[in-house]
Amino acid sequence: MKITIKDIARIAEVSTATVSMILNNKGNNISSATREKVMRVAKENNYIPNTMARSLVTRKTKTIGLVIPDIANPFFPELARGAEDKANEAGYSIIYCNTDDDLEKEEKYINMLSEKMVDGIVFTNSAKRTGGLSPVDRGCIPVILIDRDLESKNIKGRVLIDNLEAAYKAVSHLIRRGRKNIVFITGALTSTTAKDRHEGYKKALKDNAIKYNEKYVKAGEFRSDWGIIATNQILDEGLPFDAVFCGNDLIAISVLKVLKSRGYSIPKDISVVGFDDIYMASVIEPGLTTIKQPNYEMGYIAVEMLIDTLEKPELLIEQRSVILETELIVRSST
Amino acid sequence: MKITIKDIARIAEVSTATVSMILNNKGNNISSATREKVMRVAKENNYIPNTMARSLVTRKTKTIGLVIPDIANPFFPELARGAEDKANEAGYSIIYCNTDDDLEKEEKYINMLSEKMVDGIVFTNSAKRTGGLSPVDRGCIPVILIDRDLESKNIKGRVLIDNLEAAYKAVSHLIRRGRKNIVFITGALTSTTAKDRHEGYKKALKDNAIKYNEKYVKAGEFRSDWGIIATNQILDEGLPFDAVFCGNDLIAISVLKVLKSRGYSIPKDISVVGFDDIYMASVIEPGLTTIKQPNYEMGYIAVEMLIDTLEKPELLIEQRSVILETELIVRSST
DNA sequence: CTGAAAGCGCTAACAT
DNA sequence: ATGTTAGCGCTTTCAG
Repeated sequence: MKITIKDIARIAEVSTATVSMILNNKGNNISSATREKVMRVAKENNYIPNTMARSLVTRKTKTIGLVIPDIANPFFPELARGAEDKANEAGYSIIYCNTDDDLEKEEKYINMLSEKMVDGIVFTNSAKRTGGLSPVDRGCIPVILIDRDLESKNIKGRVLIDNLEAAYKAVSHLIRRGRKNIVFITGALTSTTAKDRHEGYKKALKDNAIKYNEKYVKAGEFRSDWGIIATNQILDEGLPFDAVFCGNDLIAISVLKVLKSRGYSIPKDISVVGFDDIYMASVIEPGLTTIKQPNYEMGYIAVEMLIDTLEKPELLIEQRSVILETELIVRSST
Repeated sequence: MKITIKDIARIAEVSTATVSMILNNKGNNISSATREKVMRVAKENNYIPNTMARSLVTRKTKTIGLVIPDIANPFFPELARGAEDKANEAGYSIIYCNTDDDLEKEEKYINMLSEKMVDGIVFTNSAKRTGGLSPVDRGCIPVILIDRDLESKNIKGRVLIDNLEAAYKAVSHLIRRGRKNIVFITGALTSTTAKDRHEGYKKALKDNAIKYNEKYVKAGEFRSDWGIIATNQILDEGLPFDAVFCGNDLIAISVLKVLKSRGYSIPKDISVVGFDDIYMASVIEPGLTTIKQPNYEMGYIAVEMLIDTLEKPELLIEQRSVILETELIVRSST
């Protein structure tokens, strides 16, 4: 049988109000005698507060939703870990959801989180949303955006990286290494991420007086299968190229694989650059040159921002943005 | 302003009880006229049920806890994904927690989950627990164990693999390939997982008339750092060996790395076998021979079992166990 | 310094 | 076929 605040009140011979105040360190003037007594009784009976009941009245659940495309994509576990660590530090817990970039699932999950009355949501917007109202618009739950941008009310903050600048760094690096015909294989250009990286790619070419050629751009999905398909495509099309810049490491690793299996030497014949710096990038051979994103920090900071917003009502109005630094990690694939 | 059941009752000119029944498909005899009316009013006003209030009375939260060591360990994301998929199918959501195999954190999280009144917990027991009461013992929340075994009341089921048999398969494979001096690098032998794999290792040696030598066993942690340390140790100790069986792929990948950097040729000089078959195992070079564990299924089945237990009270008494099949994946490291 | 009482939004007997 | 009512366990005025 679960012990309630009522039982404690009865045993300690005080009122439930007193017990409640003591257990929450609220009452400013409660004799230390009763305080200790109540504490003791609570301890002795192994009292576990019922957060449902509490939330019902306080309208706070100390729970936040984490909505990401897929935890099995190596980009996200670190991020999820950062988020959970910060949440835990602050006494929050995390409900996590995988959308697979599917708009219906996204909708369903946001509704579910509304019903569960999460205090806020850390959200990676689907790469497939091309417009229309995001489900986060409907409710009134504060949202922190992560990785991918999106315009909407309810958005209280953003944790992003400068994708344009990062792509620019990567492609410039390739050019400095003497490469001129650079293929760009990436995810759907509907996502702001892919779009900005595309811009960075173009800008680097332009600043180095290399003509942009649409045929060198292969936009599909941020998945390893797409890396395989796109590499074979570009190879079969017969356009000459001496480097590949990839929208993420998963793609880059597939590119490496296909290229090697078709007899190319990396980086002698073709250089490859990835994006994300997942653990695998340092393990494969040749080591993958890539852009390091601070995944753990992204998750951590997003939750920090969210909790800040929640607990400091004066911050509830303003939007905040953090652009995290990326770093070019040079390995032997270039 | 949030719409409540009361508002709907007022607008639709019925009682809250009626509204409640309709919204939950409960009342067996309600005129379709009122039913439709209530449904319409609910839709029109964008009614979102308050699960707190509901849970408070039903004592069910439709939430389950997933307690694992570390989502950033590549073994777990797939498992977490399987768990979430099944939970989602059944209308449950998942609160996820990382314990880092730390007993204090484990305790803290289990308490937190009790307060949040999760309906059940899917739990990977810390590899460091050597005895004493697990925090899952204290409460009365049904628990499904995953990956690592543990004895305790409240445990309603287990989803495991036959680690002994799997290790036996792996080591036998090495022996068939002509290897005789097989090093075993693994995590702490306090975990049932490491222990059983150790037994399998010993059994395979014995069945092939190879003497077991303690010096060939390096038990530390299931982490890549440990792979590096242990490999260097064994190399420096100067014992001759021609194969390494690793407690997991993370370790195996480190072993591969160190071995290569110290000039050994794989598998010519030394064969390496891992355990888990994480994605990386197929990507690195040489491809890592390993034992494939059905991670996704483990998560999926664990949640399935949990929900079954929760929703069919007649199952609440009996314990259930599933031992999933493993498979030896032969790649070029052997 | 402490208690009484109202009510958060919902469900589930029990009435009608 | 629908309404009345009593809580679920907790917090929070408002009195005393």
